[in-house]
Amino acid sequence: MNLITLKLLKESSKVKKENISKLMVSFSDPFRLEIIDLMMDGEVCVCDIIKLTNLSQSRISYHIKILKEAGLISDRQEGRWVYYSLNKEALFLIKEWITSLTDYSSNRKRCCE
Amino acid sequence: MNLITLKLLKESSKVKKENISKLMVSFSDPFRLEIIDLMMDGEVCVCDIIKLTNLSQSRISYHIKILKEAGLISDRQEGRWVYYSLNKEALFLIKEWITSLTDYSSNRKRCCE
DNA sequence: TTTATACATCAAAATATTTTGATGTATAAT
DNA sequence: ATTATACATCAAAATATTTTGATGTATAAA
Repeated sequence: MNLITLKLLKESSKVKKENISKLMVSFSDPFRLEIIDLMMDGEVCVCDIIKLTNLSQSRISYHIKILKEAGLISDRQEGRWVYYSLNKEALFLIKEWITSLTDYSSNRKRCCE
Repeated sequence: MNLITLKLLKESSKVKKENISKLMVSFSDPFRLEIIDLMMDGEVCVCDIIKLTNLSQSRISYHIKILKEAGLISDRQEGRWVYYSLNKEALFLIKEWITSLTDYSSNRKRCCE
């Protein structure tokens, strides 16, 4: 991996920095992690989440909103129900970012004095 | 992938949930992302971060502490300086978790009524 | 042995996020 | 038409995080 490629890689990852930041914020709450966990089994409605977590409806709606605005979940309305599911695109974006951290970070030692 | 394996996988990831949550919190601040970004080039001391970001020393120390307590960075003291670097183990842990989300999450449709 | 440097820690203030309970909107059942 | 259900939104309160400026500790230079 040469310096130019590395530079380009870092620039392109800079473009996504806001996205990454929002996605990370959306992952940073334990209740949101719970909700994400539930979505691993497929679509869920708010009513499912209420039953499975005992959180209040407005509390769930609030967290859903954070997840949605981060682009982490998608919604689909059908009648009175809204079904939410994980957005794999977003997951791949994060995975890519983490991968760039593991793959392109240097082990160079620093020495002041 | 059978149900038992899937169950085991979910349980084991449950064990790590606190870790994951802390790591995600540590990623959820834009200044910490900046600091992480700097560490991609190798070890840095707090004095480096001060020069490169214009954040105050105590502010940096605070964020460093969060990153350290999440297990995301390691430190090495040498004389008056403390050198910080990314902890790749932790990065792999997150990558693994994200991978489990992308790989083992279902696309099943939900239908109330 | 005084002084400077690098960094940590602390308490108070500033700011941001989360929770709650009430109200609003849409859909659909009666 | 009226009522019930599913969910969103809002403003206030509760809570958590972040920032600031001061002080503390260790190392090392003068």
